[in-house]
Amino acid sequence: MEISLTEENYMKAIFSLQLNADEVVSNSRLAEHFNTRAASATDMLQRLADKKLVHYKKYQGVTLTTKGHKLAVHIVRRHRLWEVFLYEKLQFKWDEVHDLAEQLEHIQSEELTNRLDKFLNHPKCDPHGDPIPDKKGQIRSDLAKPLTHIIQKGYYRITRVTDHSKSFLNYLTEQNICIGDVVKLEEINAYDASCKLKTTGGQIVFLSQKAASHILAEFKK
Amino acid sequence: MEISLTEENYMKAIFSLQLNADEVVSNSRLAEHFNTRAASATDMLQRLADKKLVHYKKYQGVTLTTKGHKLAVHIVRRHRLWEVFLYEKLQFKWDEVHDLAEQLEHIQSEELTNRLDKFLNHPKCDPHGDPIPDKKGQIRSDLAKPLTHIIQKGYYRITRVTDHSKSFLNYLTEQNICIGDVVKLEEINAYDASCKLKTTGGQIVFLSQKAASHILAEFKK
DNA sequence: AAAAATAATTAGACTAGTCTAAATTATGAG
DNA sequence: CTCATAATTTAGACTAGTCTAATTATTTTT
Repeated sequence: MEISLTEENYMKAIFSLQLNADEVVSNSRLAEHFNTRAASATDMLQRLADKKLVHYKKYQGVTLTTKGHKLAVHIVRRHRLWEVFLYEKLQFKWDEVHDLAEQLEHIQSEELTNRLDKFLNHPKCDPHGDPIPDKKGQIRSDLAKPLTHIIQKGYYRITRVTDHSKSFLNYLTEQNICIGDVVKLEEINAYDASCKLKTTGGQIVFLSQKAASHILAEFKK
Repeated sequence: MEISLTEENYMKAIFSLQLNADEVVSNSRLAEHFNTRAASATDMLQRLADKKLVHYKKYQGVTLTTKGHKLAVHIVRRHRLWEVFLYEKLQFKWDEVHDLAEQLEHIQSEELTNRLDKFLNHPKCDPHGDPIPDKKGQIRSDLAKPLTHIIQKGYYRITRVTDHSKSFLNYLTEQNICIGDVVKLEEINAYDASCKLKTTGGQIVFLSQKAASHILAEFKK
């Protein structure tokens, strides 16, 4: 079946807007995500429902069907593999890879995807720490938690960021915070959920609730 | 200015259908090339003329403007660089790279193209021996001639093929003929322009006029 | 040079995807 | 529970790109 570029983008958006699988995604969130009108989103959701990619009932929002979930995961796999390629092989910065990968991900070839995966040595994560689904669509479970959810001070390894905007990534780069770094969480402010940490380089950095919520880390044994 | 995917494809087609620059390309050749209707080609040529990419007069066919030529060469550059990537890095066969490159070439990013070029070590030719335009759009002149134009027997280096169809490329692979090989041209048949040659491996191969006309070679000093 | 054949163009319709504006349904505050 | 508001859907229009059918221009033939 033919899946258009726009349809693929909707599928990916539904997948990434639902925090847990089976969560219903509303029309308005999709419209907002694409900077488009609710009427256009309705149109597309009906189209996707016709193709059995989403469960859709009028006024009730959508969830992915099994088939739709599979498709979305494949698109995500392509996106993240291309990000690794752009980052590791072409030396793009982590804040530059997203837009190009957004275009490369739409080349629908299993063969290309699998060969790229092999060429890159089957990477586990993209430059933002997002896990890359394998050939079968399996996604490695991620144990990392947002800094805002950590209650105990100590050493943590930063493994992932969940905001891919240039401004956020540039901010982290300026603060000398990178994926893989081990940082010391020195203070957790109970009042506003901000925190203070010591980076690999030894600098002290204060993070707002907003920033901290987009940085995922796991306890360093 | 926005150039759509379809427009890019037309520009590339016009460029490659004209054997010498400034040669007029007819509506019908374009329509045939895209397996579409003449009416659609007319439509597109008018659109391209509006964008000053082609010189177009009703019933007279088209040629590229300076601006259009520049654009076409850039698309060709992207296409050929991606072919090298697919062939050298992802180990695709030379008959498999064309269709994927056709999609990859439409990603419009100077930065991506130039980084890819650097990553591949500024290749001079794609897997079919077609020269790759440089950053400025300069194309290295190609001294090679079709086997059908060679009048003197002797040793020649095969540098390029001008038919990229799977069937032709597979045929050459079966006959053990590759880009870069030095072959001995043993007989040139004046009657039907067919020829006989000895390959690198020592086999004797007979080539029809049609096949020989798509194989380019240069004299081996 | 006129008639016949071929090639190119126009006119009008269709699809995917988008929009605005109007109508409908859901929600939540009192 | 009902009314106001917010969210969603429908209706109808628009663009890019495509098509068929009809028309017009060019070229070839006689």
